[in-house]
Amino acid sequence: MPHSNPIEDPKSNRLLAALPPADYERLLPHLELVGMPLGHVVYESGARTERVYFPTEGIVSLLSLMENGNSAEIAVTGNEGLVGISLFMGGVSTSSRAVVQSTVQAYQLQASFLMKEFERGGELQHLLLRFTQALITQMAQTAVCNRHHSLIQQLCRWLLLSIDRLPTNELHMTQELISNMLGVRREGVTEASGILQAEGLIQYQRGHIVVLNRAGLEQRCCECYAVVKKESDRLLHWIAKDNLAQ
Amino acid sequence: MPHSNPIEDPKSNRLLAALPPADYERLLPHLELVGMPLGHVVYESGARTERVYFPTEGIVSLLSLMENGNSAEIAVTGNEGLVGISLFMGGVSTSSRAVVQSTVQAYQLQASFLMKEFERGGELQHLLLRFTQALITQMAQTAVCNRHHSLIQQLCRWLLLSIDRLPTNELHMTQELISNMLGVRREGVTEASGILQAEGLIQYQRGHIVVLNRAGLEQRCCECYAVVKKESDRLLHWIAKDNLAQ
DNA sequence: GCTTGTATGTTCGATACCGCACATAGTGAA
DNA sequence: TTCACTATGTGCGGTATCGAACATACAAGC
Repeated sequence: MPHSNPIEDPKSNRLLAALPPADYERLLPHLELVGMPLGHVVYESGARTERVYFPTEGIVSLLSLMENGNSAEIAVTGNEGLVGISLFMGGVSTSSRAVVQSTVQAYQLQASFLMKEFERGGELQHLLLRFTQALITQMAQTAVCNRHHSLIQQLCRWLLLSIDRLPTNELHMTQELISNMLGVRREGVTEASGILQAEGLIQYQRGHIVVLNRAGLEQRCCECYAVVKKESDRLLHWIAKDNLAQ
Repeated sequence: MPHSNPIEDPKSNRLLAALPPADYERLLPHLELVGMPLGHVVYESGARTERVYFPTEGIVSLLSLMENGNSAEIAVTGNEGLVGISLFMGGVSTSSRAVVQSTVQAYQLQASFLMKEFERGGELQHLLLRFTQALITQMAQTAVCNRHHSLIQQLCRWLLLSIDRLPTNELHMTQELISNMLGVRREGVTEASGILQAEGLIQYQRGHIVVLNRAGLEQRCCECYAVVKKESDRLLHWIAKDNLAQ
């Protein structure tokens, strides 16, 4: 069972935590805590954005789907941001699907309410847009990584991005699901995982993966993880991740 | 020589053309026409965004670069948008490079001025954000296309996206440059181009490509072109492209 | 004309990944 | 315990793309 905060607090979401007190107070009465299990579809491709979600725990993947059922993850979001940017970007809907990759606790907010707040301009708007740019960076790097890097390198990137958004070094995810995210064959993930395990970097069994050597994984990885990490830190420096531990 | 408008008009940029008259009038005195040749680097990765550009003619590519010199195009922009979104997204800089892919005429605007206008909220802000979402869609689709589709399909997508932004069916671009955009070997582009030419879809010689059969090219293409086109049209319907011909 | 440079064409072996088929091993329910 | 199911492992031929080396061909300037 993934450990959960005994006392839930919207400020466990770093974006909410970074809001000026006045903005935060206005949002607070409208925030409602919801849980979403692994595999839950937060948004379907093309569907209207009725609510946005500020995760406090867990991971949401943004996936591009194709006609033949193939897919690829284009970005992930955890407690550093929100799910549902198409709302304030003016698109009403997105062409990608948002799926829970690791059990999520999130504060949901009605679309219409967030829009009113966004239209005020000011800090809330700035924070949302900066987060969106971080997401754009992640998508761009994913695109180039898909083109140029090996499966095993991409797996390392994926593992690192995931555990960055989790409280421990463990994640619950089958190789089959990972292969859907990366848009590769399941057998390919099996082989790459086997190598990483043989090298002592990870350990896994039936959907339970433990990262044993984070630094080693970073070394094994392509530059893409570092690029995304650095740019996200630059854009989302509002609150150091560690501050949340207080 | 690419044909150029005898009378330059900022409204040849569809985004500027879609502005409410009052907003447009405020911008007008600050717009300055500039030309940029093929290969010109509009923004370097990581550099500060001092000016933004509203193209009236030509194409700008957004490229992700890697340490080893490899690259991949993640999106293109023509007269339907602007170059320099990182300005109003709050990032100051981007991690990608913007390069002129086909000779550009654009109206440039000082960053500080556009920011003031953006902060007013209203229609200008909405237009810029919607354009940004269209760009996000393009990036997401590029990522999944890189993963799943063949070189020749990607070449078709690239050709279609390019001629959509040009006044004729011709484009000036060597196979070497195309290979940089797609992030593949030059020889691969040679082979794919040869096939498309044999099929009567295109004709080319030394950096001059003519699309002979647009519909055929769309059929040969993966779904990615149609997805991007459809979503862009949905988001950027402010002004039908054809209206510009008036 | 000739020369030089750039653009395109061709070949060859190497390889990463694919699709498929099937084997093995945990895990939970009957 | 047994069964059924899910997760992982393995082997095989097929193929798209790679990297490199080299051949041809067009174009512009002298």
